[in-house]
Amino acid sequence: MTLHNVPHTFPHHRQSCSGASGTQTSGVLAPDILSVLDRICTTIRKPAKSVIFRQGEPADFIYFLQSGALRIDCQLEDGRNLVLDFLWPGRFLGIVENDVYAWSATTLVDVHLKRLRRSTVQSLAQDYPRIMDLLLQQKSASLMAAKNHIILMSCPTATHKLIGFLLDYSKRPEYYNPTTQVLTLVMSRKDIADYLGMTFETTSRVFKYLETHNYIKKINHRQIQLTPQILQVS
Amino acid sequence: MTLHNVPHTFPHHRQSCSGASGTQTSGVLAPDILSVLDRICTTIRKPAKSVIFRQGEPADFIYFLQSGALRIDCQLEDGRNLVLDFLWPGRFLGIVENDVYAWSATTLVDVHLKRLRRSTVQSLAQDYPRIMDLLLQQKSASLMAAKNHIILMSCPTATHKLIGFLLDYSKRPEYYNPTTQVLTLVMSRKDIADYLGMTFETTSRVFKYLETHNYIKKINHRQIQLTPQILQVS
DNA sequence: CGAATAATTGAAAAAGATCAACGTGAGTGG
DNA sequence: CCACTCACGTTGATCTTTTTCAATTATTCG
Repeated sequence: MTLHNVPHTFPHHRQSCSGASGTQTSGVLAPDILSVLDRICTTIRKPAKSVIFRQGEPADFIYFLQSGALRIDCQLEDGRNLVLDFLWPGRFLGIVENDVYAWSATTLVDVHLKRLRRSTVQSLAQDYPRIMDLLLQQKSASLMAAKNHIILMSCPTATHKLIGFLLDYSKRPEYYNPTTQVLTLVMSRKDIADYLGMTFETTSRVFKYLETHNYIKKINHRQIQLTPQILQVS
Repeated sequence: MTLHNVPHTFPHHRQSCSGASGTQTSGVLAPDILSVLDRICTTIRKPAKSVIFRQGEPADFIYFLQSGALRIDCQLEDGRNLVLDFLWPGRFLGIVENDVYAWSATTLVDVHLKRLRRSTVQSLAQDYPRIMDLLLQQKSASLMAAKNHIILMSCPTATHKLIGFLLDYSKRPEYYNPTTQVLTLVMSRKDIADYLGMTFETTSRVFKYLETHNYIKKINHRQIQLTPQILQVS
């Protein structure tokens, strides 16, 4: 198989979306809101590969991811399972929904989250308007993530898509060690494929291509080392 | 050219996203907010194919689309122009941004919009908390549109993508006549291609395919009639 | 009317999907 | 602790789809 040319220019539109970029940790939130939310929330732990909520269920709760990682996916009518996003600590889940969840949330590793009853948050927002700011900020984060996702999916080749994905992923401090340049993948080949809109065979082949062309070095299936060559693909 | 099989099952996930679905007109908004916003806004008319704001410019204003249609696009570093969304009356523009616009907005036809200074809206939101609700609602609408966009882009073939696009488009009362089943396209083949992540040649070929297989009937380049056959592709 | 822009069409090449076979490795029960 | 199992990952061969590049035809707008 001849796998297309190396992308020397990269389409990714990496401009600062600072305030909305989803990377903020709890430190960004004003302490008063946090303590208010803390009073009404339940702390929950979920093991890897468990479902937090399922598409179509009544959306009674919103969640705040404290640690770990999870996958948002959408079951389509034709049986495909589309991965809409991967979520990291600092992000909220379930804030976009109306009466029922519009998508499912599944843990990729062990997670730690805070659960808040939607109705409680709603009524509390009247006394603490900054809760609204927080919700707005989180929706912006989701929107920016969606924009990024769309940009990735629009890449002309699977190689471009995967490189873009890996470069985005390498911004996660929890799973990328900048010293050793080792990336710990918390998701399967199929998850990546369902996120980028391709088959898992293609994902696997592109990983192979990236290795033979010295963009990455595979330590094992879930640990890959980025080379300077892939990092300079701006 | 042999153009793949007819999609009998359709992946589109058409569940109700009622409150957030972007179809709401001004009637949905509480009259008091509208009158408040009306006091501080400027009414603007823009001819077809003009730029409302450009990616990277200071995001001083937010806009409320009253009539017409426009295209949100994003200039990528590799020179491609990605269409992120098409916007219809009732939708806000520029509410997701921070200091600068993260994307551009270009009119497709003559439009009529209301312009509000961002700082004014910000300070007014303190006295009128329902403005926050409005902003939240609009961000949800953007997010649902993005989700839909991602679903379309994930379709396995260009034919699936275009059929999904046309079926979505046929929900726009301004540009679809249910009696004659005629759809008036306000965007070019290239706009559609840039939205669905394909080349305009492919868009053109799929239109041809749909016509020869009796899914549509072309009246002219911008007017196509949907047949019962395409409408029953759920 | 004529120039510029948009859309169509063709032929060849590239990329990705599909289907099938085969490795690999983490976890489990004997 | 080891062998077994099953899910996950890789690889190959073939076929379909899409892109690319080039040429041609429509359409719009001054």
